[in-house]
Amino acid sequence: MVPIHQRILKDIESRIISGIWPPGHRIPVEHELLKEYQCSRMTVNKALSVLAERGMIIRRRKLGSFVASRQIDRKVMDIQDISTEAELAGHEHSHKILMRKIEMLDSTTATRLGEAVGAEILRLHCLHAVDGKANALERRIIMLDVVPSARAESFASVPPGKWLLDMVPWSKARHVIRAVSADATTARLLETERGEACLTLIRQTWQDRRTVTYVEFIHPGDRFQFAGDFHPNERGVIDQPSRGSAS
Amino acid sequence: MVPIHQRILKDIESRIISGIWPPGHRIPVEHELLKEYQCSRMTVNKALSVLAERGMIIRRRKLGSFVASRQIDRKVMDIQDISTEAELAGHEHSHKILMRKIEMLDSTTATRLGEAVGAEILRLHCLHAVDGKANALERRIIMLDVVPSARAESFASVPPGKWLLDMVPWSKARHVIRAVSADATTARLLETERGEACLTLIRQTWQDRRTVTYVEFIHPGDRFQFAGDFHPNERGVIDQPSRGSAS
DNA sequence: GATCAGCTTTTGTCTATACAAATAGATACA
DNA sequence: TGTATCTATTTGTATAGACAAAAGCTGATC
Repeated sequence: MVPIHQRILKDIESRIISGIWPPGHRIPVEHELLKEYQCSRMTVNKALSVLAERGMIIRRRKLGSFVASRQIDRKVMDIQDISTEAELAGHEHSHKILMRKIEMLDSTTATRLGEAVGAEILRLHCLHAVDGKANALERRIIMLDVVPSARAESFASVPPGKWLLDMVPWSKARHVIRAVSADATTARLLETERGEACLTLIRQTWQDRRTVTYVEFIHPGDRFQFAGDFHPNERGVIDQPSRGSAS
Repeated sequence: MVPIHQRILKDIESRIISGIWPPGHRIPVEHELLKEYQCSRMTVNKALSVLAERGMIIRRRKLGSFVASRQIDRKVMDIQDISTEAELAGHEHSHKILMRKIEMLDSTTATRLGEAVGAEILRLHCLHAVDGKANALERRIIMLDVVPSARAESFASVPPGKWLLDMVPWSKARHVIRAVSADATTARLLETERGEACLTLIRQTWQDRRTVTYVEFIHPGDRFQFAGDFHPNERGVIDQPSRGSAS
């Protein structure tokens, strides 16, 4: 049985992480939470104190508790779910499909993905904009035999990353981050100069042993960064205490 | 008046930081502490829980509480411990201190760090090379009031990142990854061209609410990338900086 | 010797209550 | 109008006590 205070903590945490409660949102006061969870105030207080200690919420007497403004504690997938990220931060996101093509996997790409030559893939090029300014060029491959439902999807209204995130469970992801200079085409699309430093994120996602999707995001270096906070202890890492050395 | 549980917390914390209680040391049990501080068990428990939440101690029923090893969750820190990483991968790593200077925190930097103007800091510039080729330019600030022992350290034999990892426990780290173009100085030091895309990693590490260190690493984009594998539910950590055998 | 049950220590969780401290907002007053 | 004071709300800290859970230890039993 999960302790109550941890249940409260996880409930609130998930609402923060998912964006249901955006930064600045006022969390129910202790009094309301103890009624909802049928527990004592100290129990609620413990949960909220831990969240405050982690920097996920800010607590102020008389005012209440609020979701902290900084994107604290973001999870793996968030690293490039552009639309969600932008919305969480209160920005407007839009995307445009530049190319959508079904083809067979050629040998070069197949090798890079570690998949079989000739597999059917959906190749997508997509341009993302945040607050009306080009923010990322996305080049994606989706394995159609793993995600057959992608065949019928236009991705006009939901960006591919978000769609996949909702549709397909994954068991492993590999990220590579690089800095590259923009070539002429990229520079034009991203509304920047040729040779400008760009941040590239490459990500391959697997389900079991099969690749689900492979994607490259190219971001203009002057408008984009990756950021994340980490707490060493979060996962309850157990470090074996040395026995018998106590004295 | 400082609350009791914070006094207990600070007392224990300072003994851990100072090294009086080394990793693995058994902390007095709650029963002893409540006698020493003349307070209730819940108060002691609160203090110890916070320390456990911060990862400074490990608590185990029946066994007691122990000072945690300083490298909890290595994966997070590995993102930047160049020397360790290089050695693990079988490469030879060297570093050279370019600048080492004690100064007061100016207002611009203080704002960026969220610290008080005028605090004493150690400013370090350091060039890292892997297999004889320049690999990273490190610009670091160490807060001397948080890490007073840094004052006496030359960092000639042990690189600052590794030294801090061994010496100072931390409770939170923030990473920012950016792409920037090399300016003339950076290009010269990194043996690359001016304007070349570089990968910058900025990391700020906290202990409690105090900054321990702030560091920028600038890597040549043609020789470096971050890569890492992730599994769902794991923490979003980019580990294993690998030298770019760009393919 | 092996196994199981019970004992002991230590931390984990929870309750119910109490008073303190911060502070926004309302009210009284100059 | 501006200012000081009061009040209500919400979090912060602390207490004393209770039982649960983990895990090492002991001893009885087969």
